[in-house]
Amino acid sequence: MPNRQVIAKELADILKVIAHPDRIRLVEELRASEMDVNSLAAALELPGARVSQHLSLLRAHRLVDERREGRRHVYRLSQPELAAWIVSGVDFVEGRIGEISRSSITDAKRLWAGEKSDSDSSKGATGA
Amino acid sequence: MPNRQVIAKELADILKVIAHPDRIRLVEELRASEMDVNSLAAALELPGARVSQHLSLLRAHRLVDERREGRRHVYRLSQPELAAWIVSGVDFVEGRIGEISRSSITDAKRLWAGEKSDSDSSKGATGA
DNA sequence: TTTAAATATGCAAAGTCTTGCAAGTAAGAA
DNA sequence: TTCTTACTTGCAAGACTTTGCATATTTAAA
Repeated sequence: MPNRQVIAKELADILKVIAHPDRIRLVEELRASEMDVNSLAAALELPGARVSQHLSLLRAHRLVDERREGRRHVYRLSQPELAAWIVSGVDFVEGRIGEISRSSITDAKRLWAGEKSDSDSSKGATGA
Repeated sequence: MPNRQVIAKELADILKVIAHPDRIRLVEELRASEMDVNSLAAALELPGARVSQHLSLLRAHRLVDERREGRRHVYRLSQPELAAWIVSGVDFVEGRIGEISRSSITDAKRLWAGEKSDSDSSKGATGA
């Protein structure tokens, strides 16, 4: 059953959608309660158009639902289960932070992902 | 506490690493037992150089560990916890498949991600 | 030594995402 | 109606990823 392959692709697609800092924060915000675009933009301190685009991607993958209320577009998570899953990932990552240097990962990533003079941070030590 | 922001970025980074069908399959394979590159390449039916690159990315993020045995490079998951988390995501996705048509997602994705005449897959009409 | 096997790396071409900004639409206020 | 608010969309530029292929490296076998 090379179904495993289809599933891997499907999961990769969803992960790709989630794998963006803004979108993760959006999901985190929405976990607490539904919100309209404007509030989300304010909470994340991002331009509204950008938030709207992120939301439209999440919507396309049915990760959020939209409802209109007057001239506001109110969003809510359509699958709290998935959100819980993501958030459990956050817990996992919180453990890594401080344990390893963030910049050393960024650094190491350049190895394969094409190098650039990323003036990111104080590289130096923790890289194996 | 804009720490939340750092964490979202960190999580996004890790998710980005995982969000690739081949790499997900690699993690799935390694969940069962450690394996060398050649076996992994055979299992996934992919060119060795490619598998090696994927592994090097996973390595850079400390998701796998490497060990040498003669001329083989044996890989194992360095954080089974994370793997379990990923795999629980697979379960989640399995539920979606068949419930919604894969092509309709692909389709909808074009909306934002730039449209193309994607003659992608054998969409089998599993629709709804 | 020479050769072959098993991997890793480097590079360029192609493809995908992200961003900013301008323009479009819907709904309520004046 | 006309204006304003709250969003959504379209587009082009730039950044990042993925892929294929050639080449290097390491270890074992002849």
